Amino acid sequence: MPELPEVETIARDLKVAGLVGKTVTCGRVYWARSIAEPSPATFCRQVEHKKVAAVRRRGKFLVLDFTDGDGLLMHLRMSGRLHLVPADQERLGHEHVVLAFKGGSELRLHDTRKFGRVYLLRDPERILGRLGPEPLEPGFTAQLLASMLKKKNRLIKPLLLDQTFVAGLGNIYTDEALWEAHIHPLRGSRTISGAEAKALHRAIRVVLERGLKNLGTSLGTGKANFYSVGRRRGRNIDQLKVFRRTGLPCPRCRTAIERIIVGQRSTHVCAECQR
DNA sequence: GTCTATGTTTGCGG
DNA sequence: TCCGCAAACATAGA
Repeated sequence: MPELPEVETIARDLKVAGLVGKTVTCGRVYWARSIAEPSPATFCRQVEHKKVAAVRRRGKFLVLDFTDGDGLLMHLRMSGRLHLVPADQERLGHEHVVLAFKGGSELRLHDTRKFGRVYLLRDPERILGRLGPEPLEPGFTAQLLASMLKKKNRLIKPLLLDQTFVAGLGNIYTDEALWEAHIHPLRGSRTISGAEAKALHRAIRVVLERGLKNLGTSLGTGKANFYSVGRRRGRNIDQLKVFRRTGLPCPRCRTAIERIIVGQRSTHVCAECQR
């Protein structure tokens, strides 16, 4: 669920909540597989006494940089959420990893489906370095995107979902960006013209910025839904043009939105205005 | 109760 | 290189 705007919202919330500067007193792991690296025991030993130097996002990873250069990466996958609560608050059933801080607060990974992963690394770039460019950074230009598209021969939708191609796009914002750019998700990346690449570049930025402005997209009311740190829901659902709007009229041409499967992923498209 | 789908990623085989 | 499939899980909705 959490894509770039959602993870960025969480990172900002954690910063506002004062996480930067806090010192870890201890780490606790209640579901071993939530820790990707190192082992849970080593994780707990190694994370102790570290001081948070920065909180940031890279792709869909939330990153805590420590003052000693180590980095804690969290990937929320489908259903991960973060809770920042007083240490004396009772732990919930799905809170699988806990970082306790000096001063009495705790950061907890709540993850019903248990797909989320935490890494504690000497060199965070070992993982983050695999990611493609950040779509909202200045270095990601229309020209760059156009040349990247030419170098690949893949369907555009799965390509945009590929985190080594561009970092941070998931199913929601990919469908939205393709609609915005008038591009059909089944198009081959090489068939996309320079003008279309430019439109796609703009569309990606428009939908991500809008998601960010609205503090993310929260869909249903379920446990796997997106909530930021303070249990706050995003309100971007009101801005979605095609995602999960099967059968509803396209906001541009009134044609019914179709749901198709592309690259094993549910995909929403207006067959009339996406070519 | 049963069945299907799910917003992510990785690894395997063709 | 690229594609399709399965798996890691729990829950909501039909």
